[in-house]
Amino acid sequence: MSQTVDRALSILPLLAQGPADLGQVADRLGVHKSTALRLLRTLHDHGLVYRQQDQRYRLGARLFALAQEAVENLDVREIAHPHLVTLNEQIGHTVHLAVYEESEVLYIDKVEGRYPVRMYSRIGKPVAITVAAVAKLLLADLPEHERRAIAEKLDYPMYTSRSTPNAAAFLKELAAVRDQGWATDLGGHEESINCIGAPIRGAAGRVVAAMSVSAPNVVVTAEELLTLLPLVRRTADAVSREYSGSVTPH
Amino acid sequence: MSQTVDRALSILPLLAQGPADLGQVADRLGVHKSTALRLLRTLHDHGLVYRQQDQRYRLGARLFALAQEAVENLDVREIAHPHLVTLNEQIGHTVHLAVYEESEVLYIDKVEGRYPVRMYSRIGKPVAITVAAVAKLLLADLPEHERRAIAEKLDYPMYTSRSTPNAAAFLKELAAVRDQGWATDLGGHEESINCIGAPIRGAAGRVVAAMSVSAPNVVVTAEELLTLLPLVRRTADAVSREYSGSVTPH
DNA sequence: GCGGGGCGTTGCACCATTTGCAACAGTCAT
DNA sequence: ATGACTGTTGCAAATGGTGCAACGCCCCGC
Repeated sequence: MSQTVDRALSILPLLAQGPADLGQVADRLGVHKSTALRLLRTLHDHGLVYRQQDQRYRLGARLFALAQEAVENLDVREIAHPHLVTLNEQIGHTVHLAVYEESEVLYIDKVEGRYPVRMYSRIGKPVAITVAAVAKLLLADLPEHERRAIAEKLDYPMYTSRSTPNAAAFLKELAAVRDQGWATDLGGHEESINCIGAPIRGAAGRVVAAMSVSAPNVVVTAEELLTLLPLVRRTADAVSREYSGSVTPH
Repeated sequence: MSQTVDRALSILPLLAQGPADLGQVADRLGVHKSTALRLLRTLHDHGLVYRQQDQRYRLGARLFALAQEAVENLDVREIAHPHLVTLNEQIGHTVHLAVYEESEVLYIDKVEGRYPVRMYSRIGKPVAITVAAVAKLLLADLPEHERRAIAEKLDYPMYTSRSTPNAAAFLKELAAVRDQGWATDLGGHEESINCIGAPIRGAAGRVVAAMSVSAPNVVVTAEELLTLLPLVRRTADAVSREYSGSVTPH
């Protein structure tokens, strides 16, 4: 592993917490000011870091552009998108697409519902991993030891009284999700919002993404939402078929 | 500037175009495979790069998380957000907030309108710089030489017949915007969508951000939209005052 | 107006780090 | 099996990064 690059990259999460001046960066990195300066300059040249008027550094614009381009080039997303739109038109609720990567689950696409629901989700934002339907679907498919390892090291914030309380409950839920092939989040994240989700599988049968439909229970009750499950699953399966076909098998 | 870091960072935009394997990365960087491998490994350790099942590399999840954290810590955004929400509630249309940085204008916040408009904008996405109201506001405030330099090197895509056609027209428009203190985009980006925008100024009077209201002309005509201008400007001014007050003058 | 402290910046000499090579290992196709 | 291809490792050479010390600058207090 390259030391120089390692140090340079360590600056990014540091600046993510807020702007910092040269001295602060050098201190936190444990290197000389001049070293920090050169690293920052290089980051700056690549647009990853921006220098504001008060000379302090903060993360730069190119970072967004990169994240943006990256998400738009994900092939699952590309294939799934039209299906999400169609589903959204059919049922009117907000539709999400998410993937798992390195112990995190994050939204990579979203189609807003026509009901005025303000869900706090955003593309690129890490998902509430212990409660979200998509997170359950993605984690349920991991090999057992990995699933267990992740479950153990997670926090279990009680967003509501129906949030998953601890690792044991979570693993049990994951097992159920794995068996039934779909997942729900009934008020586990936001008291008034329910979700149902289904997995998208690649050629090898592994879950590569998950999609979900979210609706506030002032519009549809949880039971009514569950009646949409077959439609959601059919959509997810359609995406799976298309995705499996288009990818060179490995 | 650090060569090692420079090379490592050059990998990111390269991967933004799509996944690539070790050999391709090494070739495009012009370095030996083993060198590329070590750089990729370092990037991987920091989560900026992800290795998919077929061994190819693509941009990683942490990139999104970083961009996300960064945008949430922008103080203009933090201050402006409640104002955007209020404005949105009053008029029902989509509200955007954007900043200028290193020759780019990008959205840093967005509140969706209640009308089913599907505008292709997203937080972190670079704005259509030659036509968007927010872009005009931000560029209009730059020192003259910088403004000219940017105008010259931009492309002027004709999204619609009313798009800004060339540098001369753009500079003229910027001068007008600068004088009047507000800006519009009347069908210059999407034929059926009009925007009006107003600048947010820091303590020194410089424009630090810009906000805009967008509405499809099937809902309100351009003239009707313009009647909302005073309200938009008042909101922007309120943000300006709050922002100026909270920032240590320089 | 003068002097001190803080911060960012530069040139330089040393040596740790990175580099490319060459050889190895694994996988797939012929 | 054999060959071609890709990813991986150990190593010796030297390039490129590092920390130091000195400088310039601005701001603040005396």
